[in-house]
Amino acid sequence: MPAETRDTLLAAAAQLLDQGGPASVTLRELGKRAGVSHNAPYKHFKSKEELLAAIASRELSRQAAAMNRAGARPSPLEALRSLMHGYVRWARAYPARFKLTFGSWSHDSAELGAAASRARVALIDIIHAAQHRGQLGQGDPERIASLILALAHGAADLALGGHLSAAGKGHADPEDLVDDLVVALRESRSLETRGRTGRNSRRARTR
Amino acid sequence: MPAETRDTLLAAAAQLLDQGGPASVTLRELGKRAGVSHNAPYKHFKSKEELLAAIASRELSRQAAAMNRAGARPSPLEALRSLMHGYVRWARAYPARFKLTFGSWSHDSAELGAAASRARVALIDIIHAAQHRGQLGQGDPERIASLILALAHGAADLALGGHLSAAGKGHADPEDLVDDLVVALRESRSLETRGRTGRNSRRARTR
DNA sequence: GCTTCAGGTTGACAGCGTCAACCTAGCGAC
DNA sequence: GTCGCTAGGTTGACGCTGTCAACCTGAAGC
Repeated sequence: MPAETRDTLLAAAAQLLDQGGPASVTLRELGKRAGVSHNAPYKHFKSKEELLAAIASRELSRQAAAMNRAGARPSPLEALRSLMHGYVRWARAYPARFKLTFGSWSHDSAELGAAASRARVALIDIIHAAQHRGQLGQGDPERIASLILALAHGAADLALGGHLSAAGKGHADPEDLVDDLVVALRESRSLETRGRTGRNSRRARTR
Repeated sequence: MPAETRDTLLAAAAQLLDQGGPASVTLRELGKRAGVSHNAPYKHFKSKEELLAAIASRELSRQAAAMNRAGARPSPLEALRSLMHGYVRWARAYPARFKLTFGSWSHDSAELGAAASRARVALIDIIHAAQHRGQLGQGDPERIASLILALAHGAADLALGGHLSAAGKGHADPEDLVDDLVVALRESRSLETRGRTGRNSRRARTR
């Protein structure tokens, strides 16, 4: 059984990551939990970093799958909201995995990029569907996808560090911020009328 | 000179971080660069993590200072844009510092929280000023601050990982996304009319 | 003039990722 | 049938890491 140990290692690593953070993910402890020696992981991964990258790919793939599932909902806009809420919930339920997934990879794996790309495509499809039903402005779907993804990602990341409005007064959950942006995108006609213009003006100014 | 070595250590650590990533920040190499022994850092920091936290505080403080400087501009909205552009530029110029600053801290330092708070206050002031001149909708300034900060942060973080629209077609720089949001916030009257409502409805639904 | 102590040193320790060498069961070729 | 190959696993070692304990030293406080 070749791939079996590999999967066991990945699962053990994810568990270790959840329990004690990235520092507690050790090849030796991994081997112990998988019932193999401390060097067995090297038969399945070139290095520790490659093992971690495999976890990141797995997480990203699951996120992409969730996006595809959400796309089947009746209302695209509702799908979009629930999608991004799911993203935020994932980040808060598994902060270590979230941080790892978007950590800095030295020799970026093709598998990781592919998983990210799949998630993006699913998101863009949903946005496209929402536009088709008039639930969203007619701006460039890729642009809108970047906007909402960046907001959800940033809100989740800041929330993990407690950087989203420390005081209770103006407190906002990441989910609330996602909703705010969706509402703003629905009501604002601005993105479809500008687009290239704003970009070119910035380009001309700074480069 | 007590604090001198401490500052030297911090500067050396930041340099090391920029050059070789977090993995190359070693107490021994730090001592070497500061001209002290490998254990001298322990006279100034309880642990390696505390040293890293000190770097994060320093970076966050500088960001807060930059926000205060930008607040002096004639047009608040222009100040807001240049501010967030600066934030994004900082993230891209010093990705390792950026990642470190918003990494996961186990026993979160009070100094770090204070620095983050200062930056937030400066940002909120600018938003308030922009609202006062009618350049922004009348929504809760803290909420708007969270929105734009989350977007800038997320866009910068995703850009570092190459997750912002891989293909060239719908490519958007983080700066462009910030501009998009500012425009949307300026044109959309939605945030001021809803606010509590949207939040409560979500609360009622999910909790 | 003695004490205190911040700041620095040396030496040791266990744990880490990684490498090299060795082992072994299964399998296809001949 | 056996030979050789290879995937998967093991043991042992290496240098490097963060951290701890003990010791040193010069300047300030009384």
